Amino acid sequence: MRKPRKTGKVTLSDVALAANVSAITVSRALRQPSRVSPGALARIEKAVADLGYTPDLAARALASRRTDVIGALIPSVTNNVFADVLRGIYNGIAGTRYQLQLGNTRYSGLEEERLLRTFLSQRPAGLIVSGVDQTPAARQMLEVAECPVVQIMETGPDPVDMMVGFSHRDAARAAVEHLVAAGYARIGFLGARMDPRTQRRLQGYRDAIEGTGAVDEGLIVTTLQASSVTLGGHLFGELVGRRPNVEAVFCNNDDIALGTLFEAQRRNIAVPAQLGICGFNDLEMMAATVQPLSSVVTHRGRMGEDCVAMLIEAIEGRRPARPVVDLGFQVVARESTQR
Amino acid sequence: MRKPRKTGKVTLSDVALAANVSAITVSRALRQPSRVSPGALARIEKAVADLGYTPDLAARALASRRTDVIGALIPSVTNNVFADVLRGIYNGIAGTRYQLQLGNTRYSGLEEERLLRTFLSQRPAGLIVSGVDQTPAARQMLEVAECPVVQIMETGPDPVDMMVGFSHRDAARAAVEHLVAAGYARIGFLGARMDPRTQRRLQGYRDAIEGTGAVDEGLIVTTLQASSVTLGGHLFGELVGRRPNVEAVFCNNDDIALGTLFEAQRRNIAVPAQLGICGFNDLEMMAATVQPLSSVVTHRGRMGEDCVAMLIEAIEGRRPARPVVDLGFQVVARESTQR
DNA sequence: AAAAAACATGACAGCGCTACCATTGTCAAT
DNA sequence: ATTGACAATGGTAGCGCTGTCATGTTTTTT
Repeated sequence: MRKPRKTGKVTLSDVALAANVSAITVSRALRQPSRVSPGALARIEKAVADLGYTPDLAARALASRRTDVIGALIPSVTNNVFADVLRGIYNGIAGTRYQLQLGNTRYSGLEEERLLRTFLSQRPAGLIVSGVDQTPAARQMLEVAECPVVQIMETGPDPVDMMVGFSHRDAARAAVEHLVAAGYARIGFLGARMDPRTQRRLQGYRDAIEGTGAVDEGLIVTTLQASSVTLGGHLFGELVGRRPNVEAVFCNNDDIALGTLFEAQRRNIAVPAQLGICGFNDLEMMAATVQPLSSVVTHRGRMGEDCVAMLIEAIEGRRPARPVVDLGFQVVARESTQR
Repeated sequence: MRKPRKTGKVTLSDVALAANVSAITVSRALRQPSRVSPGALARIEKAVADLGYTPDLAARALASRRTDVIGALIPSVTNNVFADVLRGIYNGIAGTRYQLQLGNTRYSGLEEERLLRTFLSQRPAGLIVSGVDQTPAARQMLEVAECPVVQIMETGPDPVDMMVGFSHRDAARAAVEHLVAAGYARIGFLGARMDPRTQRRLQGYRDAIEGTGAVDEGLIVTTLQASSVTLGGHLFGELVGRRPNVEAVFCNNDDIALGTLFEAQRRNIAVPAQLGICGFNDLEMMAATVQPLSSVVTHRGRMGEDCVAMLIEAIEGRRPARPVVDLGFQVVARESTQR
């Protein structure tokens, strides 16, 4: 006689026994209480509480071939931008029955592909991916995925399913146009990492400059290195070496802008009189520096919250009216661009 | 005749059929390849590749009553400190068979308790929790958990299981002693959030000050608000209002230090001549400011990596020799404290 | 050469839950 | 009184995998 592999765990049928109903009724009481009579429901709820029953999610997933897991793939957990989005996602998910499974792609398309494969084999209820530049294989997997998908961070044509973001190109263009309107000429671009979103911001810079004349490639300084404040200083130094007459810089993000400000202070270049500086994202610190730095507000927390809300709507069968949501941006002009 | 609920999914037995072995042998080939003959192994690997088989993790979890999920609970995803630790955790986990399940407690003990309950009902392979100040109920759950547990961020007596961190109290004390050694008197303390680790840093400040005389409570300015650069400026303003003769400040983190630096610039208080500033954590930007800011290096990425490594060792039955790892700290003296 | 040990593989019975249908009882409509 | 609609509940059969044994085969030991 083989001994049964009892786990000692409280199961559905233990609850059923205690509540004097069948296991399936307990299952229903937990998932669709309205389909169970009030009397039975009360007995079941008592039994659940008395026995300390918690459903086994693995068994549930196996039997129903569904989970309450929402998978999210982001390129970085340390970059403030994604951290803010992630906070929004957690805020949106708190209090729902869904769980978040987070994957860190480290800016690698292949890593994203690998993680996507892992996530999909778990039959997630929904998926969140960053940006619109998936590898063809990843795109293909998303297309045929049996769950709703939201692409976040940017908007664009041809969504896989849903989208929440804004146009990095338009936002960058607006920032540079602000510099132009403030009276600056010879405006430089400083960029790090040069991921797809940074590239689109560079394109927005070109759009704006072309409105005033030809683009001087010497004013564009970029690197593939990860962004940092120190790096911002180096990039600005490089720019000044190449074009000593530069009047303003549009920085691909706020770290770079901060580094530029510090480097300008070190070189006794007066901000905003001799140099205008505009960042991107408007991190909290931008308003606190001396001088306060202009930047472009992006609605990062909101992006995370909205994307979860849309996803849950779609999971529960209420597809949002507008599958693509553009949250826009605002250029915030502070002293660093008040010539 | 009831129709079978076929999912169309490739299963173990499909692979078994194709490789001309039994399902259980395929299962073994996947998990313990050394226990299967080379010939069978080759056939199975080919069949897996041909059919594009991926194991169903829910079924595996149900049958084996184990998972390869490591749960991590951290108080914040936006705080740079935890983001860095998290990056370390992801680095440590990349390339292993384990998956990370991240919970965001938002600095709430009750939320931590709730998340812990959810995580534990999934039979995780291991758990990572932040700090040593769990609620009694949470502590109890961790004590009886059937998996290894690592507490990160700080060290202390009485670990639940394993620990990786450092002494915030000693680190703060060393920082303040550095200020004293640099010749500053009337040293203030600026603190936000006032979570348990901040409290211990305050204690370290007291330790150091008591070495030189009595603590002036008026030099201690704290708030429960979340830390930010702007808030750092406000706190410093408050301190100067109360004790105009303050000579140096130890800031409970780098954001506060940065805000203090900016506020000092605004008030034309010369750093380091009139005011010494020391932060905590040594974020990247600290070396880039004007003047560069002194801080205390904490090994955040390393903490994440080491904690995953220890956890995996323990999961796989090789318990680390030293269950408590103190990664230490270093005071980095920069211009902001060179009187 | 016989016995013992190690290896390779398979049969079977679940893990805890839910999809799918079947059954029973109740009530309004005919 | 009969019918049909509906609500409440239950029986059965898996979901895809692995733990536990059992069996047959090869290698090693004495």
